[in-house]
Amino acid sequence: MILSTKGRYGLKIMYELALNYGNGPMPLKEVAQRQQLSETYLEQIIAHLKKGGLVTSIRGAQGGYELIRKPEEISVGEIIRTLEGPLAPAECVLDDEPECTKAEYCVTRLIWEKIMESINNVIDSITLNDMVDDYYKLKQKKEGEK
Amino acid sequence: MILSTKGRYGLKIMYELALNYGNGPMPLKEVAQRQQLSETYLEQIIAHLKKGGLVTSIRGAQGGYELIRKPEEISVGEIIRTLEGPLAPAECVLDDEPECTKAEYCVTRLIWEKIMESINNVIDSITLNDMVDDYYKLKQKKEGEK
DNA sequence: TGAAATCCGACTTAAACGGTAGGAATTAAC
DNA sequence: GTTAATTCCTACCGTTTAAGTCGGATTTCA
Repeated sequence: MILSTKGRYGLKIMYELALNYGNGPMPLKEVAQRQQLSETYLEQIIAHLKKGGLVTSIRGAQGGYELIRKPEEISVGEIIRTLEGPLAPAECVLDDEPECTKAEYCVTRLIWEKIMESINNVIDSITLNDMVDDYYKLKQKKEGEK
Repeated sequence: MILSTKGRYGLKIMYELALNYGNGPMPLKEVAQRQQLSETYLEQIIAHLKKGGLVTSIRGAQGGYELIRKPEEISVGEIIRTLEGPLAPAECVLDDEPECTKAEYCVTRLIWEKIMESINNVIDSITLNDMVDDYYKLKQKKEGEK
């Protein structure tokens, strides 16, 4: 049940853009360096984020990417679902799926629904701004330990 | 983030064994028929359940499988983790993983931890007996609609 | 002895994952 | 107007995993 790198790296991209929010466009190269990830691979991922309406891009030299909204208005859930699709533990709980008629009564479906609901609750309640806050808290804590 | 068939079918197997609990061993063939799944494939899955100490088997004619404990003493979480391993959305939150040092501070990790915790909360709070109860409720409801 | 079961391991096919590579288009700065 | 930095686009590629199938050995009840 591990999330693919698309979702994981994508969230990291968005987090870096959130840290940089307000300072103009950030080139993907910088994101890749800060997170130690392949730039060419991140290109593919950020294309989805752009298509999904979460970032804008400025082409050419001094260009880069920017969040399309304020960090407090973008939830982790929005990001992950944009990249991974709905986070269902089984296909049968997706909206467009017909009810499964294979078994007499599909009781496992109730389980998948509960799991999905609880995942969505978590990720929809966290925004990029919360992550930025966490960053500063961690930083402060670590510097206090010196 | 979809669970593999190992976990999904495995839970269905366990649920059928729970429905049958107290009536002696249930042959896998019957499970496969009731759930409309491939018997030979289920063989592989139930081998893991046996190895994981969740079912016992009786070989030979009139043999089959049985839950090793009462349905109310087996949680869905136990079953799924036996088949799928820990349900982490990223490897870095597993116990044996070292803390990632790639980025300055790993803030996404906090997200994965929260997701994992919430999934575990859900699946650990449901037992096979709850599923059996759901079955009878669904059945009653459906018959009432006639 | 035969039928019904579990048990075991090898094989297979297709898709997904996690990238790499090459180049075209755009734009700011000099 | 050239150059360097950047986004954009699409094709390719090797490895792993998923989801089974298959054939047969073994056990046991009737």
